Amino acid sequence: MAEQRIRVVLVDDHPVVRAGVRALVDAQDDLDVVGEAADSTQAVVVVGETKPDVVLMDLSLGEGPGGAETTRLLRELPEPPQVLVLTTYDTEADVLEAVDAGASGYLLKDAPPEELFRAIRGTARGETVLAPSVATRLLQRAASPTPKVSPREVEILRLLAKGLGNKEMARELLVSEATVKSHLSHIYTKLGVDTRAGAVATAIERRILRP
Amino acid sequence: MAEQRIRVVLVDDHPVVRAGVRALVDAQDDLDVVGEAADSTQAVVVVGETKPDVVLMDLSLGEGPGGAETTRLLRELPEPPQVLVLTTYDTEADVLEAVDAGASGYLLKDAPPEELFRAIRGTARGETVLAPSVATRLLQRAASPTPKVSPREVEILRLLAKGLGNKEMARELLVSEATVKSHLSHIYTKLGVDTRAGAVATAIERRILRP
DNA sequence: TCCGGCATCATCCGATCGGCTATCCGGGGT
DNA sequence: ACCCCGGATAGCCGATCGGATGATGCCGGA
Repeated sequence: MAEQRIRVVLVDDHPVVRAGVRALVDAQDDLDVVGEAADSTQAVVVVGETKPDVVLMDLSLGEGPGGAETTRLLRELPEPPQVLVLTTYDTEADVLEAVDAGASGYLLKDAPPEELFRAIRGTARGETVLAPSVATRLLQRAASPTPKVSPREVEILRLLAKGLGNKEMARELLVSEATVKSHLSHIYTKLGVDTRAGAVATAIERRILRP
Repeated sequence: MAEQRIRVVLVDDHPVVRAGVRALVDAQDDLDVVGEAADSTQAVVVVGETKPDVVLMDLSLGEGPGGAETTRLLRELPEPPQVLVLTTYDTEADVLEAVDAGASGYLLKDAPPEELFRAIRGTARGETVLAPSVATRLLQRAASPTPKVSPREVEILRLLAKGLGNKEMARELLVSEATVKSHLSHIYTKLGVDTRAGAVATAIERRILRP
């Protein structure tokens, strides 16, 4: 077959996870880990130097730009690698953001090693690989699209979670109370709720707010 | 020195993490990984068979009993191992629960390998090892103890997050609206908030509610 | 160019909330 | 025996919320 071995770069801020993936992947004789990075900056450098076929990308990279943003950067390089997201959560917001950034696969960290290997090989061939749970989620959301919450509305949600009243939010955002109430109404509609408490819970569940 | 090598068992539902920790730990010549488990049941069996000195315990084990509960089980064995929690989050609720269950250390997965090794060795000697961020958090909370939320109040919080009004909660719980309001007031006091939205956010942050 | 989404503001009004005070009961600990 | 806490209940009242309705300006895509 004389197939070229697949060159892989790992991007993850957890040393433990990098070691684990490296151990597993390097044990496969058609896969080579040619580099590691713990953050966005390193990732760009390492990928630029090593020209891998596939990048395994964690979405939460601690400080600095996250995995989605980093994916975007990598895909804008002269010879962009395929990016396979390998992360802990399968929130639909995360998935959409990653796919939008140019990722061509999405796996969860609790996937069995075999699935990981298949995913890497598939991604290298240009296929799109989704974890079953992720695929399910995507189909769900495709059927009933989640309306996007605007930046201003996120701002309102943030203050809402801090327990501020409309008047206080208005002061904080330098707008009138009427505007705040208007935003709130839109938020309720978009999130399918009709109370502040429900909005906060849904926003956190949908990862619009981080706890 | 002729020191006995330290026997370690890994409990984590992520194959990748197990492989990573194993690769790192096994490379140390005074540390031996003598077993792995992906869930609570396996953990008890493996620990019973291998009698390790230290168990590295993940707190979220997917299905079934979690890491805290598993820690409790292991500590009740005839020859209980030291348990070192190695997990992703440092929520004070998680920490307290783990410590209460008998864990003698708490590390985060993004810790550098060297710190992990030191922690394992320290734990084997019976020392208590806390990640810096965890220690900080504990001191904070020790100074201002979090009042416990009663079961009934948790119930109220659950309904609150669903966006129910007082009247609806009352119907749901088969009590009067006055009772609901009373519970709410107590909740506000205990959580240090004064609105429903704030209560929900704080409850989720404190892991009283799961999103 | 026109439409739609975003952000802004205004008014009205009934429903709900949050704070306060007070009572009652049962169980667990001092 | 006594007291504290969790749970349940009541009434009062001012402040706030949420819904409905309508309007303006800006920008970007069809």
